[in-house]
Amino acid sequence: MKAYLTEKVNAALRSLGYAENAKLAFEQPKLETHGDLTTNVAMTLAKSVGKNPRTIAQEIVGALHFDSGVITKVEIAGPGFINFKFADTFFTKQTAEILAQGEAFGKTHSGAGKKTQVEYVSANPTGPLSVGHGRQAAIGDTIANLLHWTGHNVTREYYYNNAGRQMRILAESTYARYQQFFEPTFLFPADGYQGDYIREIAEKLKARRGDSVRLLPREEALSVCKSFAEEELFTAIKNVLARMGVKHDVFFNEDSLYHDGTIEEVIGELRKLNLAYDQDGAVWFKTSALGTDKDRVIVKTSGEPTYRLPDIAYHREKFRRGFELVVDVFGADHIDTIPDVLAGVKALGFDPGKVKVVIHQFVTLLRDGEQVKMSKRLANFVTLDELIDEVGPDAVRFFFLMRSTGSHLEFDLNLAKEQSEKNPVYYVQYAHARIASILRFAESQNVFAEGEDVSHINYALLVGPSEVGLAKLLLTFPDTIEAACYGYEPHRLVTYLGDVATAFHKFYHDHRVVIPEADLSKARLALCLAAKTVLANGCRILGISAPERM
RNA sequence: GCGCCCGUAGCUCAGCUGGAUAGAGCGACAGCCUCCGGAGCUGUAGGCCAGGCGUUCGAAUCGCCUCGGGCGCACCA
Repeated sequence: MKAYLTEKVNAALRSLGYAENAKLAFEQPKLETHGDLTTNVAMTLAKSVGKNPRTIAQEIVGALHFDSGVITKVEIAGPGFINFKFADTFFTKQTAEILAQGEAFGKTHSGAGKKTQVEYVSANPTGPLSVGHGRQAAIGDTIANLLHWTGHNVTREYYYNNAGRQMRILAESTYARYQQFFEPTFLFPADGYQGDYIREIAEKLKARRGDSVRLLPREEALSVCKSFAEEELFTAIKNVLARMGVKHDVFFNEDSLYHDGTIEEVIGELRKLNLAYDQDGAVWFKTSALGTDKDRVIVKTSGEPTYRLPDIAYHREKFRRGFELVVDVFGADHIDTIPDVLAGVKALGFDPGKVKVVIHQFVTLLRDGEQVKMSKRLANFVTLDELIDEVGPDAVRFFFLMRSTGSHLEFDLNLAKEQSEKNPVYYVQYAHARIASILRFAESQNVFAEGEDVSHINYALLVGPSEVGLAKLLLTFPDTIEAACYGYEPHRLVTYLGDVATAFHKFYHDHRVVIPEADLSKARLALCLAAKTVLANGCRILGISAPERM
């Protein structure tokens, strides 16, 4: 519809000699009385042309030639908007297109097979995933889905580190808990992980290995504890992600960057560029030369690198592996590391513009109107597993995606659990189930069956405002996907699906679908099926179920 | 103190690259089922878009400042 008008209006602008200065853009007016599409060219031209915007609009409208079967009304309104109204049948007829594409409706090719990586979760295996990781998993996975739907070639990746200080603490904590089974006074490390899960892992270790680990030399025992705990925790992490429908293609181990010499290479390159230097026994990254406030240590005096170095090396690997677009989904606590990593990427000769960082804010849980206090130190934080146990995977994903990533998310447990009209998840799913029920009823009456030939349906019979309105909204599904995708804003799809559900319920309330007039009935059933298609496809992208019954 | 995010209805939040009269859900109040799913629909009330200054035909949206809340500011990740 935009393409059609762009051509027509451009022709008019050319004939008036305005084409040079015109920036032609269309948008959908908020009010229905303002038509289906509107343009403000006349207003933007006013200054350079030196005429009143309304006069210019008059001239443009006078020079327009269009098909009256497509556009039924053109009018000038307000300060100089030109509003276009399309024929109702222009929309309803395209319902056929939705049915023809079915499960593929909404897919576009704008990504052109671009090799794309989305990195998300990336939690080290030192404990169970938190609700914050859950939000990240939902956001990252949905962004990956959106990129897939717009034709990108997507790799979902999880980056982790099973070496270093944190894993050492994990090993020591596990070892101490294990020892305490035999020797209750065994000292627990001061900075150890307090959570009960450590005790559970130790108990499993004891069940598997008895007291044999005690008899090993300390370092060897720690090594056993580390790999045992790591495996247990990683299994748990993968399981909980699977419960949310999240599955990564690649688990990238930071350790590989050391083994294959990448880390050394990066330091070497930075030195060559005069961006790394030694001071006080450490190696520094000269970020001040790249526009940040101060230099940062990349290799500690102990010889161990700080996280910045492997992060830069990892991003270099991303580019070397041929990714043309790299999406990093991080929690708000990682904000400060990003400029350094991007500076490093740039220094190494890659384009940081190809890296899109999506930052999400934190999650607060609300129970009975009270904030659930969580502290990682103490054992009283709610894990992602527990959250899914309590409210179910669909509600978890939906709630995590409901708000824009930049906003803090208040997760109301009571609401998420409630199986009623108050719960926004059910509102969308109910619309889908309701349509499924109608289609079942129609089939039982031998009026219409899913999959039957729909090529002869007369969509022009759909004339009611709620019928046309629904058709119009369904047709914007591909646009919504593109907007949500390229803005990295999954919540826009959530909002849209809520709107589709509302439009459907309104339509259903206004019109009886299964009726004696066969032609009209079939047209309405086709519209129902189109709505069901959009809801199902949208839910698939969000990673929630679209039930036939509920 | 410095950096990033946020401030919109009683509550939780939308508001697309600046556009016409500011939107939804929940909560409150009032209505709608002899008929395909009432987990639905319709209506009413509720706003100095935190505040100020600026940019322009036009600002919730862009810029600067102030206030208020969150998160960071390690040779932790």
